[in-house]
Amino acid sequence: MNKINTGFDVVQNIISGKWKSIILYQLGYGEKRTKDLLKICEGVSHKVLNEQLKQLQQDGLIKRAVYSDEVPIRVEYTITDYGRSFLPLLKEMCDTGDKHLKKQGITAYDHKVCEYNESQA
Amino acid sequence: MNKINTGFDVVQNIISGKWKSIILYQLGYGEKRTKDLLKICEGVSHKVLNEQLKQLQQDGLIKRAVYSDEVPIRVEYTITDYGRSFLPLLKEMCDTGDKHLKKQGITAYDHKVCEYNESQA
DNA sequence: CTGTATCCAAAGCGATACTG
DNA sequence: CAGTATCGCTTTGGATACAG
Repeated sequence: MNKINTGFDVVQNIISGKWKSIILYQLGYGEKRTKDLLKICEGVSHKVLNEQLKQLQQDGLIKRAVYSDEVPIRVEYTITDYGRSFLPLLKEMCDTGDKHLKKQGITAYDHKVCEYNESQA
Repeated sequence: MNKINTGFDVVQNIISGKWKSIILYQLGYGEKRTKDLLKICEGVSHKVLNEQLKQLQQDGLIKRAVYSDEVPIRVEYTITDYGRSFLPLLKEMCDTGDKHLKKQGITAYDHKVCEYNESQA
């Protein structure tokens, strides 16, 4: 891990990785199952999702609950109070980005927007 | 570049890379020469600094001015209005991180804090 | 359903040397 | 002082197969 000199480093460690910020942000709205997160993080691989979830746990930002009595097994992730303390920042990140997406129009970037054409499972 | 679905992606593209956020943040306080940025971004390599500066220019966040009549040559970087629109977010990132650095104490992370034992140039 | 391990390709970045 | 190019190491992350 990198040397941490500034608040920026703290935040970057929290949200480094392509999915951590969105995971945390979404958990702010309520607990989620693994498969839900897999859907929310559209395009994430199985492996990377678990890696980032594990890091978020180790950093104390989220909690993992296993309901092994059920079948099939169910796992729920919830945000911790510590994780919650980052929500205002995440909200502002999201808002700032969205504002620029709208203002500049979509064409400024190589992307597709909100294509949730999932027919759900 | 990655597919952009959310505001998060916009922001992550802006501040991805270890130094962009701090460069932008510092330029918010006024223009800086290359060598100044090299000092501010303690530990950055010559190559990476220039890469990130170039990306910031291409994204329209900063401007580069060359004073080639002087000797030795002088180059100044300034923040643009567009770049300035990200400053509130950067401020919050910095504050949020700093707050947690202070609150948790140093021990929560594998790092060394503010070791500016540079004897300056 | 959930998580781990292996393999492999791409990206990130530091060190160094070199050009203006 | 400022910037580029090359090399090689490290990290990241996707695909896939496998285990509980």
